[in-house]
Amino acid sequence: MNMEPIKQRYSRQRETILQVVQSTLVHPNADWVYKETRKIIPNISLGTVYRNLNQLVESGRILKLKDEAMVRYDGNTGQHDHFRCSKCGKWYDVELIDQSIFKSFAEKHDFQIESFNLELEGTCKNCLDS
Amino acid sequence: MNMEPIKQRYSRQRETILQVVQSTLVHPNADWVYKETRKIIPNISLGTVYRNLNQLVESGRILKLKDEAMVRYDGNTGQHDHFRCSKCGKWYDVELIDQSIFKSFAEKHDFQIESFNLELEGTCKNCLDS
DNA sequence: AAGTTAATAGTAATAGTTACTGTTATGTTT
DNA sequence: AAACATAACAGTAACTATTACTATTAACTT
Repeated sequence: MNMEPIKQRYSRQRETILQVVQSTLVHPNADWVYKETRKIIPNISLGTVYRNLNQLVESGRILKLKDEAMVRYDGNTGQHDHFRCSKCGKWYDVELIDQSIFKSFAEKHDFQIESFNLELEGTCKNCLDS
Repeated sequence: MNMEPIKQRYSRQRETILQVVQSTLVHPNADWVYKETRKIIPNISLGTVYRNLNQLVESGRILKLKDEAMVRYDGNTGQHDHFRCSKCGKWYDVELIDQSIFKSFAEKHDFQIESFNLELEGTCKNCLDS
């Protein structure tokens, strides 16, 4: 059983993709990165962009926003936030102590806030115990 | 030009979908709602489920989590949160005053927190001014 | 220089969601 | 109560974001 760590080779494609993501503040999606990278490497393929973005996320060199692509619904329209257990995938409703801190914080930034979406992720009690 | 408000008619399908979503705490996705609703209305179509879920969200009777399906990336791996302008769609990096409040808050709930994802949505300075 | 295999380009497949089309049924008007 | 207008439907096709597959290319090792 070969337990050597998988070697990561250099590739111009990955290096360019990293530079593209690091060079902007627009929080791009994969397609934006693809189009920008094609300006430098015209025949790069979309699959390569996705593969490398995922690798760069895994190696901690870039961040990924929105882990779950799927939309989810909640019949409870009262004010609350969400916690998702990364082990069992369950969603929990949680109550944030005081949302007013966001309001004052937003005013400082000159934003007019319409909604908060606080999602915490981690391990729930059940999964910690077992 | 007809400016009458669009009338919403009653349908057993929509009513059942609403009950299904309101009857659970699992924060279901569309497919779960579809399967559950089919136990009551066996020949309901998936399109009907999606259409009604969206309508129920619009009329404020249920909540939608994760507005944007698309994944986005960020070359800035430093600690920060995000604000999205619903008018122009732009994402802004923002600094939350003190994330430690989430930690203490999470301890109360017996969760082991691995990551925070705070996303604020609203209107940005630019769009407010113009 | 030869060999190994990670990474690639290009394409096919998958999953979640929306759009389309002809039919059904709700609410309204005679 | 019958006729009407159209919201909503079931069923299916289309679309979009993402992943998987395959034969080829090119980094690194020996």
